[in-house]
Amino acid sequence: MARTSAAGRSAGVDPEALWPTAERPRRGRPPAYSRAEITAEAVALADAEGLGAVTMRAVAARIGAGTMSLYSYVPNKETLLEFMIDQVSGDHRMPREPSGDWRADLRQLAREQRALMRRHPWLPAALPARQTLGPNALTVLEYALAVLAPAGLDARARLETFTLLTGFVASHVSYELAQEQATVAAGRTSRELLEAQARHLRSVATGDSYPHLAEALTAASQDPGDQDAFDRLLDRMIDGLTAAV
Amino acid sequence: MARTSAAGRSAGVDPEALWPTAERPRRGRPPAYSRAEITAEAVALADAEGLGAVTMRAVAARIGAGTMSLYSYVPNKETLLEFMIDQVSGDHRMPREPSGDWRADLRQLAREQRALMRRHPWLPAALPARQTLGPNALTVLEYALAVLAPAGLDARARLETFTLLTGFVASHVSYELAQEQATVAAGRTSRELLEAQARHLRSVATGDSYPHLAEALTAASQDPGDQDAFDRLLDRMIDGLTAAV
DNA sequence: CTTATTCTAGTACGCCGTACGGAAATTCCG
DNA sequence: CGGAATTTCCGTACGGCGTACTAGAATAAG
Repeated sequence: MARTSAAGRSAGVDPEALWPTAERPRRGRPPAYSRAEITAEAVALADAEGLGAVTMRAVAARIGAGTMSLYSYVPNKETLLEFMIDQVSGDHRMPREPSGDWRADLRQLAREQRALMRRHPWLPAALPARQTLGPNALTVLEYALAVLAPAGLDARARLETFTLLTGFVASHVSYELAQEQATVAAGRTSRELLEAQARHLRSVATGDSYPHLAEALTAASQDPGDQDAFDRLLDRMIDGLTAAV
Repeated sequence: MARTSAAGRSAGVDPEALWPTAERPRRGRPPAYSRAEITAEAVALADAEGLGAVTMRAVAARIGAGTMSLYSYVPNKETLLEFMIDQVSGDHRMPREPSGDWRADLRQLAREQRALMRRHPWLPAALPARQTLGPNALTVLEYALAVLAPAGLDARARLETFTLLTGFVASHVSYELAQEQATVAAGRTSRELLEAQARHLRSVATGDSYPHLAEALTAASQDPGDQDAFDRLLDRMIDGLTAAV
């Protein structure tokens, strides 16, 4: 056997060829699917039924392929997840050049991140684990660094700022989604568990061992939820992260 | 059969009895282990070999029990994870009352969170998914809300602030750990993959399509790492999150 | 001692990711 | 045109996971 294919299954790691420019080999049976197609199907599945529903068998079934056929396009499931992240990163809309008002640009960037994460609710959970950057994520990062260039931070601080801003957005979206789940709720698998949790909290709240907690809970249950809490907090975050040292 | 045990396996959910005050039943074979012991062993395992090594079989083997015996103490693995989180939350050191200087108290709280997460590196990854609060986590939350009481925020904002601050700490610790892993690295399973990543980034950096990225990368590789970046950023975060609306 | 109760743990089931290898499809070379 | 080489397709199978079931062991009560 000569050389394995670009995404060949047998290569332990074929480093030159993750995120390849992949010229189709001219010999051999032509592929019936494509990495992008498989990744898209995995994303659709995660959007519809959550990350847990993304199994190699389920993805393969959706495109009508045999399970093991996926391994011609993707070395393993972990890498498929990275492809998924990068693919949705490609939907990130942004101008070609910063506008000059870096605060406005940064705010817009975070809003776009938030929109992306709300469209793909598995994203906040999937992001923090991995550190690999695909080409689409790299493009976003490059743009973010360009935006931050005139903000008076050194290169390291710019990188930190973007990382932490992304972390903030992920945290906030997780929080938002959990809130919405909780209020909708009751249709899910474990409504009993949610009720148990609620009862537990209420019993805590009625006792006077946790006065501040009680107050926060009653306030949260009255107030239907702040519409633009995100924008408000975002501004504060930007102030904090980019304030001169 | 009368009633299932407090943490009885057969109850789909036995809501009153998660985090129970659990009086031992007076009849029947006495338990050979305890939930705390099992949880502690699971935590030790996660500390030593990562969250992925925490399997019911592995935990059972460590305490010398049969795998299925665990299910007398813990309804399922997910719940075991929540017990783990709450158990380590119990190590969170804090004064009984806020000192009066809420900024200092908040800073100290975040530092303690960071210490906890560094001691249990699986914690930042495990935290965001779950929203259930055990008694130890509740104590921390109550204290945090007490600290924030004089900060001039309404109850909802106080809750948000604590949530986001915790998110920030988790993000930062994840980032720290990843950095340290990367510089140590090379001993891990997939050093080839790391090299591939590094080569990929370097090739990006040498090309001039990503000038800002190139600058950030070279800066990051020179600079050995800021010792007290955490404290610096933490102050900015606190400023941002608690600035008057 | 009998009986009810509770905990222990072996066995087994249905998932998962994926290694392996033969069959099928295509191009290259003689 | 006819092998040979190469690549993809995918059925089978293996080890590991969470955990349902259940028989049996250990204890307390009557």
